[in-house]
Amino acid sequence: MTQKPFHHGNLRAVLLDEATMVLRESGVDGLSLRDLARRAGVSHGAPRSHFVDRQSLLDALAELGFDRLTVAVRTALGGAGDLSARFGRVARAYVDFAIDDAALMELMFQAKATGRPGRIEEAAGALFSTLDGALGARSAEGDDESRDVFKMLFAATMQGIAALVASGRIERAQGDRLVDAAMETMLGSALGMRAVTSS
Amino acid sequence: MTQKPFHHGNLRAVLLDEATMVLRESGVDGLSLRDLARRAGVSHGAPRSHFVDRQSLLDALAELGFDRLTVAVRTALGGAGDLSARFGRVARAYVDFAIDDAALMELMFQAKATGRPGRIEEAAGALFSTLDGALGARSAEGDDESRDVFKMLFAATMQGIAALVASGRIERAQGDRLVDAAMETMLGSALGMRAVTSS
DNA sequence: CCTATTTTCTAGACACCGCCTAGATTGAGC
DNA sequence: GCTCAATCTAGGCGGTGTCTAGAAAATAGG
Repeated sequence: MTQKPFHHGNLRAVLLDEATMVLRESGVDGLSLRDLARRAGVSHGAPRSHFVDRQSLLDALAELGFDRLTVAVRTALGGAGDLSARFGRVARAYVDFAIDDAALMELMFQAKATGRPGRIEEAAGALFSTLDGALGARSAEGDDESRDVFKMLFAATMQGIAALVASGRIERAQGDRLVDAAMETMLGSALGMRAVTSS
Repeated sequence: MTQKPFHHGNLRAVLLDEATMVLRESGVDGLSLRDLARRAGVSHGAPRSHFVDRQSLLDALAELGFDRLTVAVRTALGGAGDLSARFGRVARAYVDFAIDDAALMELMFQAKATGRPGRIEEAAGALFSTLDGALGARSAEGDDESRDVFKMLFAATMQGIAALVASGRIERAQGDRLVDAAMETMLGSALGMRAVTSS
């Protein structure tokens, strides 16, 4: 058996992995640099070489979270199907992610609140532009402002539903039904508007 | 000048007051029992007579938060005006509260997530039944399920908008516009697109 | 190949925190 | 007035994040 080498080699990745797991089952409060170091089998000061701060570790986690969410949304968007079907998939993917990784989601959003510009903004931007493109395909005719409003309203509603489910206020199945209802009213009103104006 | 009395007298209230302020400007992480004790001019162990836990203090804060939100919603609901006007006021009051006391709001909802039954549930229930009554007055005609869906969708959307604003992703003014748009689409689709066609 | 430099990790220290305990002080009820 | 429960003090324990000095290993340059 090999002696534990002085250099771990890929501590950073291991720490992030471990942190992701801890985050899932213990929340942000259960995350401690010292504990992560212990799990990785290094001294308590080792993580400092990769993350100056505890916040720095949290930021990195948030960034990875945005990447993952972006991928999820993109694949949900990519498949074939009706327009509302694709939107429904996106919505569900979004909500699912927010529920399964509630603590991560929290991190991702409060990260922007603290306002540190950085790679997080970039990752978040990627997600938003993805969403933007999808919505742009929908209402090529609508004016820019109403498109923006629709986009934000979409995001807000998904976020809200996810929050309700994640906080245990409503069941997951109900959450799905809510997603459907939301899509219906939003798309319905939007499409209705178009029909009215075009007639 | 009077000597500092051994018995503070109303430590509990002072601690809660101080905690509310700290919560507003430093978030949950900035809340420490020892710091609160220092601010109140008592020893670091004193708060323990009133709050066994740190969590216990947080729970008390959440409960007060629900009370305040309920009052805000109730007064917004009480005034005169059009049906959609009153709804708009409620929505705005809800969002305003969630923005001004974002950390408190977070506490209130994660408190339910941890699932401890107690007075928080009670306070939260009061808020919800208030909202319920208001929504019940609206759609006396709709079936129960659609009413429930509408209620939850309403709450979710408000929550989501508040989260977007609180996280600094969108401006407050945009948040207000979002609230209007949300009310429009939701009431519109529910009431037969009256609002939509009028825009 | 050998040396200089940079990165990575160890180890110890400091201040802070939540929580626990023993004991002093006070106010209230008998 | 005396007892008793509530309140507050003071000290200690283990845990944490952060800082520092220095050892160890990878990397680069001659």
